[in-house]
Amino acid sequence: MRKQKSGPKNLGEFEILVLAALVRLGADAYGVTIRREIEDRTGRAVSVGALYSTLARLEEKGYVGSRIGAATAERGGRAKRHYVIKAEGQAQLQRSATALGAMLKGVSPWPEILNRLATL
Amino acid sequence: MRKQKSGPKNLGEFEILVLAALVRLGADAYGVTIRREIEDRTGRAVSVGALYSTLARLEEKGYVGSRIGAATAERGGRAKRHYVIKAEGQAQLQRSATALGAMLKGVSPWPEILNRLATL
DNA sequence: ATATATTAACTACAATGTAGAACAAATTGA
DNA sequence: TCAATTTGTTCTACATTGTAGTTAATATAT
Repeated sequence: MRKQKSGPKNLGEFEILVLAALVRLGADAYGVTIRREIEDRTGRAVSVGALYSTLARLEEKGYVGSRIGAATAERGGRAKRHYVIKAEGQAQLQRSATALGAMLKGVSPWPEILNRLATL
Repeated sequence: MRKQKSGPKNLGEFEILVLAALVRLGADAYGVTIRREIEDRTGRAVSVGALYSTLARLEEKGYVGSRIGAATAERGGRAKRHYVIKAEGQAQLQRSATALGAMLKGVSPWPEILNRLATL
């Protein structure tokens, strides 16, 4: 019989996209920019609801942290909630990306991102 | 009011893993080998239920096809159901892998992220 | 025949994904 | 001032995916 460790939960595909966006955006990560980043890079539509509920779940799991920032002086410049990926989130992102890469390598045009992630 | 179905749906993470396994295994793809392929390559446990229900859903969506093969002369050699990825499935797999790759590509400033974690 | 190994299907529920409306806060301009 | 406008977040409701565990089928071994 085959037996393996049943470690932490796996990330869903959209969760991976969101965590990756957080890494890319750094300090500029908040609702609107995260959404735009994913839409621009993947060409896939992202509804606000999908984004915020996913962020909330990632935060519950301790993968990301957030805090309300100061309001800016722009029109409609309501205070933003800034998100940041935490160590646990990084570890999970790396695990999921590595697993995906192991399966996709040689199957689909998979940049050598995975190799980079694995060495972080 | 019932929700309207839109264009091609996005693949979930596990669905991606399964489709990729089908590509890797080719003609040898059936329940047991698919499961083993994913477990061996990703190090992640895969329950039989998870696998078969995912295969059934992928088949419903027209992403994979299957047919019962001839029984072999091995012990417990019950006839296997062989799975094959279809053109539509390959296209979807390609799309999902590309989207993921676009987000993961160049994800590098990890040190900076770690620094900002302290301020949260 | 009956025990057991191997493979497949089914059941029930948990976790994730998604859309869109509602709500909130700030700016602009008559 | 205050209604319209812009930017941004939260809430509601449900669909889709992910998973474990159970049950069934079919072969071999004894």
